[in-house]
Amino acid sequence: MKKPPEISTSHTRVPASECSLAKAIRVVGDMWTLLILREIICGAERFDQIREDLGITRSVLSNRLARLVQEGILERYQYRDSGQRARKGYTLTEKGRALLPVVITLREWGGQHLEPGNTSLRLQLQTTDGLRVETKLIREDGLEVSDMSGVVATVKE
Amino acid sequence: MKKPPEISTSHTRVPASECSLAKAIRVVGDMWTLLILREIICGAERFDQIREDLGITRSVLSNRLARLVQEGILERYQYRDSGQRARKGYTLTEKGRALLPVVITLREWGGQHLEPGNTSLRLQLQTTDGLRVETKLIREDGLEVSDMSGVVATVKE
DNA sequence: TAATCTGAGTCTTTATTAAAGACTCAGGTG
DNA sequence: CACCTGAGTCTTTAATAAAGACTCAGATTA
Repeated sequence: MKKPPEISTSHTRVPASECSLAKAIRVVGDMWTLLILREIICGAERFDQIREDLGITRSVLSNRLARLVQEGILERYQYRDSGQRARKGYTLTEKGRALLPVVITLREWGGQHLEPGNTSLRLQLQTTDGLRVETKLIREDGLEVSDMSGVVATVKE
Repeated sequence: MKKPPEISTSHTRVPASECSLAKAIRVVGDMWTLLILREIICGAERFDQIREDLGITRSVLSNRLARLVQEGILERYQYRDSGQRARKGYTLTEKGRALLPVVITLREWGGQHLEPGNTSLRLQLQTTDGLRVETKLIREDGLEVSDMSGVVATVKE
């Protein structure tokens, strides 16, 4: 309860049905779904491992995995540990890997704006040959934007 | 059910309690929360306007707004339309504005991987003086990464 | 060959959370 | 003073999630 209204972007009402952001939110904007993606990104690809790491219910995990497979974000593969029968695991599809920047950007926000000091473990991206990869905000003229105070959101047609 | 296991990143188990990504997911990784942030980013700052745009219940909206205010992502301000009594609206705090890259990255994913052709309206970022701003994946050596196939996630200490 | 074990689920019951919509409350207007 | 409106709260009902028992397929052991 502080500021005056500021330069309000005069609310261009974007019907959620036509908004790719709203659609994306409906597909992956769920706490369990995001946590499951985090697990798979971190390398957990098997049902029970994800379940134990997250403490999620079997039925919810089963439900979310099925949705992610159906959306084409995950796919199932068969693996066989020596002396074990063939089992199934989940990996990201190309469409799923394309979510990595989203996840990393969210992680960066969390690292900067939550948790006071404790940044013990951090999820990062790198190329297969070991170069670090980061997401950056780049202006049209090529300069990097370092703070958000001069940035506004707009809706373009 | 296709691929072989591929170069699995040997699962560094990251306890969710120490992971800034998991924390961020618990704070904003909820469908309604994300949709509300989208509304406010698009310029809707009043209770009933958000409610009508989203078709969300009053009680859920009230609950989510309170949580976002408590987390320091939104703040309330007073406004007064002429000939009306003073009312309250919600805007992003600095911490909330720092979420813009996350939201934009998600929107870009949605635009590219959902909805076949229909990209009528798109949320974008720009500087206050009108320059477009985009999120990009940049390698350590400064080159831009255009496709994700050569990128992997790792957990660093 | 039968009995056993294990990962990856499904099913059932109970508890949480959300949806629908009536009710409240403060302050400004006629 | 009676009425209106934005911004909620409250109550009831419906949908989701949690807890945990049960299932099923195939490899192993006996």
